[in-house]
Amino acid sequence: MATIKDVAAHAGVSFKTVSRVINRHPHVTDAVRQKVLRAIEDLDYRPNIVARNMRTRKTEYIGLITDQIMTTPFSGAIIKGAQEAAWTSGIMLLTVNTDGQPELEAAAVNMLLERQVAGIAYATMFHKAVAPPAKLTDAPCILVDCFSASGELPAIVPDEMQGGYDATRHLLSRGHRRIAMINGKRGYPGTEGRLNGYRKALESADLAYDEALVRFGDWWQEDGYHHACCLMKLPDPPTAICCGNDRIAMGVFAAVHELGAAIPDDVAVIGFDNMEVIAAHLRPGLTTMALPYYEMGQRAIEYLTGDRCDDLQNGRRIELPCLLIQREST
Amino acid sequence: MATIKDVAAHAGVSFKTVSRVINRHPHVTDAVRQKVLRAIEDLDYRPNIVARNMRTRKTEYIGLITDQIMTTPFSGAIIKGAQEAAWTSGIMLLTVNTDGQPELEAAAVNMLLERQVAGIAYATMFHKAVAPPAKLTDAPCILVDCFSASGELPAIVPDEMQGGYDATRHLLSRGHRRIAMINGKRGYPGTEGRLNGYRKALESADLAYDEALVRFGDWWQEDGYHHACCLMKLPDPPTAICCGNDRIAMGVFAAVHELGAAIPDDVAVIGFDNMEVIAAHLRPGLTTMALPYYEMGQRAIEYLTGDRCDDLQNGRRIELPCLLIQREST
DNA sequence: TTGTAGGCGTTATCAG
DNA sequence: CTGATAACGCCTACAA
Repeated sequence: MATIKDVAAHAGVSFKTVSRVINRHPHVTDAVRQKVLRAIEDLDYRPNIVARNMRTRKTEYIGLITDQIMTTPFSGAIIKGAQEAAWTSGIMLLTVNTDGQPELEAAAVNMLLERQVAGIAYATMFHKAVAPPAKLTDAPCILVDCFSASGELPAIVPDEMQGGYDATRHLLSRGHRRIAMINGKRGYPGTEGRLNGYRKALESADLAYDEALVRFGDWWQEDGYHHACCLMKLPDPPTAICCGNDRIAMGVFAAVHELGAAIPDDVAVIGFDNMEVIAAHLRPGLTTMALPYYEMGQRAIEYLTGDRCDDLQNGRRIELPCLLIQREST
Repeated sequence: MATIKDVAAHAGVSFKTVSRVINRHPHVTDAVRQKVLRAIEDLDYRPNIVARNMRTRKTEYIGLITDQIMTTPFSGAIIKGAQEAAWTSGIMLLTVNTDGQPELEAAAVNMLLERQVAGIAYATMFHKAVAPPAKLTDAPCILVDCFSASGELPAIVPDEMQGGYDATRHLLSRGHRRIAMINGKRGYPGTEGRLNGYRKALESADLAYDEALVRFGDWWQEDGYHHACCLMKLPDPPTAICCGNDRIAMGVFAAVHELGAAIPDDVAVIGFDNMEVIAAHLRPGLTTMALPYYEMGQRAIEYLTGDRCDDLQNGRRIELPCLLIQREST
């Protein structure tokens, strides 16, 4: 493997000049530059980034610690967003999947720190409170799709409230006045935020909040099916159902079909997540709120590289909006 | 940030001794070791891996170049398998997603090479022939879920033939004698390999190959729906359908239900991919062949680290078996 | 515009 | 078993 000195010798200049050419230093004669570039070509020279990092005492690595994101069909977009933002800044991502095991997480943080990463992003597959390893703060860091219980770490999360609000407003705008909600499990930021948004939207339309129309389940198809059956058999059934996620919506579809009703004519359905395999392939296509996974990943890297001057001092968090994806179910 | 010298001073030993302790060198007195460990603790010292890599002229990085794996719901397991195998060996993965753009791929290879990676795995979201950047071979490398057209690069791929064979044998073992196949697009290794397996299985049961029962589509739900409708209306319809993937099977389910037939009683259905969102949530659950994504990722890293002495000289490739996941549709 | 000396934090070599 | 010295490939400072 050729080094900078080999190139210098080959080009008949000092190695410092080669260094300047490599790093696009302005003050180099064009003639010399050409000579050097030629030598680089000839020797198939590649700068040794390890040596550079050693000398400059910094790297172009950013660590990305994830729980089970790798295998989930939706939140994987966090990685992609991070990936592409990193690429744009000439940064490489060191990804570690920990399955949420605390010892593994601590070990991962340690490995990243030893490798002198410029920052660490800690991401979870769904929006929740977390207690990341203490050493995380030894590097610039940011939480993605999660937040520290104590709230002192910078975080990027989805704006669940806005999501629930916009979903409900969308149904309202379609003329619905009796709108049910089949939500996820209580206590989750997603569940509670979307519920609040739903309530706010109803309020904005001067509609009363009807407890009978609001159900909570466990995010699964079965829950959607079950609750939809109950709701549709109500004396005054809803004309629209806002679901906590697309799986729930999938169950709602099954229930509605089974009862011989039609979507969206008899009952409109909206989901959350925009899981392509579900939403785009149900018949009719499922209108749903897309969570800003890609954007969260992207923004996290931009924050760590300083490409974007986000003010995240003392517990401020960035809330990124959910986006309405309109298909045929509403 | 404390260095090895700070630790040495604090412990009252030479920095070389500290180095020995860190690297678990055998010839160190226990007393000295304790002193050093204490100093490390006191100073919150962390070895600088960049400096180590510089000196030893090698790193514990392996590059993982993917096309669009990050966002696909199934092949993401390649990354997970690679991830976990890497972790086991104390290796960190440098992941780059290129969306299959050749210039990006070449740039990625270059970045990885500059960073002195110990090896590069090049993975695709589905099994196909590829032409990776020429420089890829400047490092130890392996293709995952793909192979070089010329066939000279080491590769790990699914055993499509065995997959098709086992899927068909499974249907045969259930008593079916009239088995249809709704396959993917012609020319793909998956399509052709599974077709061959299907034929071989029929042969093994002394059944004639009936062209009327074999259809090709484009891997989508719609194709499954369409072809299933045709097949079921045949004068002598199949009692079982082997599908090129789970999406196709999903379409088959829709068609069968629409025609008032029952799965698996009137017609058995088997898929390919084991896409959790589809296979586990269809009713009845979809029996399917799981592709060895996780294992391919894992094996790729094991190959690159030498943890496993695979013989991949001159174009030999590893073919990993597909696994039958039995649910209720057969 | 170009070149020289020195050092980044480690590990390898070789003495003690 | 322990320690001094050199080197890894590059960049920063300063000098020419």
